[in-house]
Formats: sequence, structure tokens, C-alpha cells
Amino acid sequence: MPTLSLEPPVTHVLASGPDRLRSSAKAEDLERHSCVMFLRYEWIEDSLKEGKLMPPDPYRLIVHNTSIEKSLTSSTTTTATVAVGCLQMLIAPIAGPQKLNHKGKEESGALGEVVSSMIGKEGKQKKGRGGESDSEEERTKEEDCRGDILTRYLGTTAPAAADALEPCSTSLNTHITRILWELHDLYEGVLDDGNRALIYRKVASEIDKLSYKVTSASQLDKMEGIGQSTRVKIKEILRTGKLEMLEVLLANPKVSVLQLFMSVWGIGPKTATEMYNRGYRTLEDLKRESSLERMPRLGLKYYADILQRIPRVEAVELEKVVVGVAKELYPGVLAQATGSFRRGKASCGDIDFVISHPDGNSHRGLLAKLVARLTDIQFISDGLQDRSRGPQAPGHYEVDTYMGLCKLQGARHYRRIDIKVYPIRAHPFGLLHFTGNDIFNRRIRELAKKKGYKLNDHGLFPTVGEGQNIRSGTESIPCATEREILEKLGMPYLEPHERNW
DNA sequence: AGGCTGTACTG
DNA sequence: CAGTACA
DNA sequence: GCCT
Repeated sequence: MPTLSLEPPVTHVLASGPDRLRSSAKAEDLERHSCVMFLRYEWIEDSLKEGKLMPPDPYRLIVHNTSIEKSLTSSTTTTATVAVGCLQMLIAPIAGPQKLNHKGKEESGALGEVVSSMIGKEGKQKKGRGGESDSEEERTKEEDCRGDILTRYLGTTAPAAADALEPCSTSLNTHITRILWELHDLYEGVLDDGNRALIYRKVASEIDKLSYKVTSASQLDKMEGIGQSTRVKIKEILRTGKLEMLEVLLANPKVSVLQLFMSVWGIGPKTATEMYNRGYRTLEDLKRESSLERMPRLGLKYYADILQRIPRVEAVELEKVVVGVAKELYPGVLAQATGSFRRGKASCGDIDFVISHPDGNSHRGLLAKLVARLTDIQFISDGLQDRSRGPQAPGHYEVDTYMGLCKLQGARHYRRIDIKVYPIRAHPFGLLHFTGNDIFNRRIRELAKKKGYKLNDHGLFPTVGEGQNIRSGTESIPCATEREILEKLGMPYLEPHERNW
């Protein structure tokens, strides 16, 4: 992998978020011992805007895991003073957008994103789910597609250089995991196989955690979740430093286009492929397509903003606005930001709110009023859901959802915001669900299933009946807190920051 | 061979 | 229903 | 692609 020199004349390393730096003992040392500062990219934006170098402390990225919030809000530290006369951005080689997508919604924040946005390329941000196959014709079976792609592209054309961006990882094994993470991204995206993506995610993250450098595949023998196929790939990586299959995939221009399209909010593998087949190749092309629905339209309209991560300091302000307005309208309301924000991340892809009211009644119609008020004060700009039919009361759950865009007064970027309103009995379940992360959720749901329950964001439902008639009861086991839910599952309580699985 | 978490909204 | 999204 |  490309090694990044942090020697002079490099003085500043800019990133959109610290998550890639977060296993950060080593990064902290780096900052202490070399004359390099790790800063949020807003530092340079502000510096350019002001025409002078801004003080670095409010923009610092190096934080201690145990005191993320404190570190980020503190502006009084005066640690390293560096030579700032020569502003040298650290720009790693970028071969194309597909090289930048090492980031999930919240695992992200690597340099690539920033660098790409600053040099005017289209950075990539992964979205939830996968991609369509890269095959020329549509197939009816996904299996066929994948098999086809893999055999068709394996060892055919010459690969392009695959210098992935992994500059600030503290992992000793990025020579391996860089490639596994790319496979994860591809399977979650273009290759449209979330289950396989999950395998690569798990293996990559396990290997990244190792405290030694892997030089032989046999060192991974006792690691769970590595099977024949992955082992063979790792051997090839160790032998040649690359993976032919990946090189070939990444060299395919269609892959890049599909990934670009899927980086738009509301465009998944099917739509991306459809647009590709219609001959579109750029985002500008897409804007001309009239058939696109509301979500991708807004995704395109706010494309650049949505790609930007939300620094924690800003998320704090966003939370103040929503919680403040909610309390103003409904005294006693329970309202808080959840998602990666609640898990203590130093930057978030979007901001999620879970709201309820202890009086057991006020949740009805709350969301409509709240959204109306937030729109009035010009906080909410666009709704990604059609609320014209008024608040829905889906089934007997009475959960109400809003997804949209918002902006702080005077802020630089529009931000993705989700608001969910629950009846009070479901509130702890909603909180648990929307705090995540997704892996954690899947694990506890799996556990619930094994114990004869179904867990979702409305409740914990005993499974009743047998054989063909197996189904879930309609009455949830009551739980007043997240702790109670986990206890019912036989799990110890985990603080939100301990749910970053 | 079949599971892999579970749900809501849109058109 | 298929597609996309949310954690 | 791994696990059962």
C-alpha cells in the first residue's frame, strides 16, 4: 500500500472525520512526535474563506476514545505548534471514485473523501445496500449474475493501479484489509450481495484489530469466519500484494459509473443499472432523467452536501434545535439524537431523532406539528417523505417517521435528518434500534430469535405456535428501558458507545 | 441446502 | 410487489 | 461466503 510520509514539508493532515483515525493510540503518538496536525477539513475551508490561517484547535481530529466529546468541544488546548508557513496538503494517489469508498455511513471519514471533494472529483460514499451486477445483460437470478461477473472478469484484462486510500489507519495489516474492505464495498454495492459483504467486513475488521502484522495465511488459521475462499484470496494478496479479481473489477468503467450512481441517495443497484443501460454516465446526465422519483431527485439536488459528514460539534447544535423545538411544543417530551451520534462518534453521516411522550397520548400528531414548526423556522428544507396525507398510523404501532434535510442558520451544509416518533411503550425499543449500530442490532435480533422472540423497533414479541403456524405474538413484552430489553435477552447492558460493533 | 434482522415508505 | 432506506 |  502507499505509505504516506508525515515528514516535513507536510504540516497538516486533513480528513472529514476521525473515524479512520479512531483506533487512535498510534495516531495520537504520531501527532505528538511528528510536527503534523490532524484536522477536520473545515479548517482549510475556513482558512481560505478568512484569508488567514485559523487556529487549529477547534478543528483537531485526534481525540481520546474515552473523551471524544470533551476533546472536540475544548478549544483551549495548546499542544503542538507547527510550522504553518508551508501548507502542504497530503494528497494520496486517487485512481478514481471507486478507490474512495472505504467508508460506511459511520466508519468513514477517511482522507480520500476530503481530498476528492477539495480537488473537485466526485467522492464516493457508500449507502446502505448493494449494487446490480456488472453484466451486460440483465439476468433473472442474482446468482447467475455474480457467478458470471466473477468468472468473466477473473484474469481477463489488465488491471489499473489500485492505490486505495488508507493513510491514517493504525492497523498493521492494511496490506490485506485494504483489499478486503474494497471487496466489502463492491459486494455491498455493485455486486449486490450483502451477505458476502458482511463476511468481508467481519474478516477485515478482525484482521485490522490484530496487534501483529500478518505475513502468512497460517497465522489466520484459528480466526473464525475465514473459510477456504477468503484464505485463498489472502494468500494471493500476501504473495503478489494484490488481488487480480479486484483489479479487474475496479478497472471496469461500468463499475465506477454504477458506484457513482449508487452514491446518490435513493438510487440503488436496480436504478443505477437502469440508468446505465439508458446510456447515462454522469450525475449531470441523471439530472435530465424525468423518471427519477422524489428521493433520488433530492439526492441529486443535495448530492455534495449529503456526502459530507457532520462533525460532532455541529451535530450537538442540530440536536439542540430539534430537542428545543420539541420541548417548546410538547413540554415533557422525550427527544434525543440517536444513531452514531449517540454512540459517541466524532462525526456522523446523518442525524437521527427518536421522540416519544410519557403521557402516552401526545405522540399522536406530534411529528406533523414538529416538522411544520421546524419548517417554519427554516431548519427543515426538504422532506424526503410525502407527508401530504398527514401522519400515518401504520398498523397498531402508531410510529411516525420523517426523513428529510435540514440546515442550521448560517451553516455550510444541508444535513440528512430522520425523525421517528413512538408511543411511549415502544420508546425503549425505538431507541435501541436507532442507536444501533446495524451489526449490533442484527446480533441482538439473532439472539432474540434463538430465545424464541422477535425483536424489532416496536417491541419484543414472544414467538407463538409451532411448525407451519409459527408466528409472533402481537403483544410485546413490556420494557421500560433499553437495559430491560437487553436483560430479557440475557445480555448485560451496553452503553451506546459500546455498541460500535 | 438454506439462513444470514427486521421494518417502513414509494410508485 | 420491487426497490430503497433506516439502525 | 461462511456456518450448521
